[in-house]
Amino acid sequence: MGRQRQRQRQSCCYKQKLRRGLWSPEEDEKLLRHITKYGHGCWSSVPKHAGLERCGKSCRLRWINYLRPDLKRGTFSAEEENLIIELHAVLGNRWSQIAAQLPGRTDNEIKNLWNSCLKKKLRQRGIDPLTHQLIIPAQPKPCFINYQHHGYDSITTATACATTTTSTSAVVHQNKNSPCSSSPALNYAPRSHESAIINNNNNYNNFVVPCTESAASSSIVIPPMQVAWQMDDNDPQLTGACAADYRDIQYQHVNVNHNHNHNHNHNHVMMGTQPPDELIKWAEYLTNPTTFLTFPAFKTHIS
DNA sequence: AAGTAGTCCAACCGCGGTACG
DNA sequence: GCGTACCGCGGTTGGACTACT
Repeated sequence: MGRQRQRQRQSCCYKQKLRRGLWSPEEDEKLLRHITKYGHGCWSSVPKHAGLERCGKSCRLRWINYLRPDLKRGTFSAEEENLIIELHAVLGNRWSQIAAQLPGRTDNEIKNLWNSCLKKKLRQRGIDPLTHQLIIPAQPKPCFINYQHHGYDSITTATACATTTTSTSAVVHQNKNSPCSSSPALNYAPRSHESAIINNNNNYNNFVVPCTESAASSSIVIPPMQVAWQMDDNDPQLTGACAADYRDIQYQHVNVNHNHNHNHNHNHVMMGTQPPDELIKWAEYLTNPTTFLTFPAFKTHIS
């Protein structure tokens, strides 16, 4: 895939016929000597001045991730691992922000540790590394309540499946990069893993509440925490999402069947715990977020 | 010993933001 | 305002290494 992508768009190193791949000790020595003496200044001019056949980007990366004198290196301590887990619960995959809290560690190092080790450890403890929530043992199988039949036709929601009562405090982000910023009413910033649902806007003419069979068979209440919407069918810019706590979200692929026979879902549908008027309140929130804090399902979740 | 699968991590890629002419 | 170059970030890849069969 990497090679395929390379063919589509050649990297700067490729275009300039520069060296790529692992750094030799000689190259390290040259870069280290140059930066120690002159500082890096403009990265694009570093390779030229240091006598390296590399692109500036590659030099920068090598310096930041390997040559910098303040790097700690070596294995992570248990304290560091725990701190990373805690920070990830708050910050998500913002590796550079996490790394800023761990002196001598790079974002790349932390990212690798997370992907190769910490995720696994959390799963072994029965914690979902994405949500930092306890994992329900039974494999959830999505089912949908389609509120089209209740007259809520103009909006699509994808709710979170609240799996435990251990959720941490709510995070409502402000992100100028988010598609949400196109909607002045909302501050929540969906991150990359959330974009799937936001971009998956095949159908926005239904009001859909996914839940799970395992949840439906238990007494777990599933608040409609995550809402994806499209204000205007013809304008994807007016699409976004909001959530009480995006870390609590298990995204469901919302794929609505217009010609559904919804009876087959009724055994799993939690009509009693999800009264339509609460969903209406969520819809109201989308247009007026000041009502957000008065919504009981949200209140209980952020406590 | 040889082959295969899994793990780890350095490095690369592509994108968005910013600065500057 | 526009185009370009550069920087920084997060996601992904590829290969070295290790464990297993």
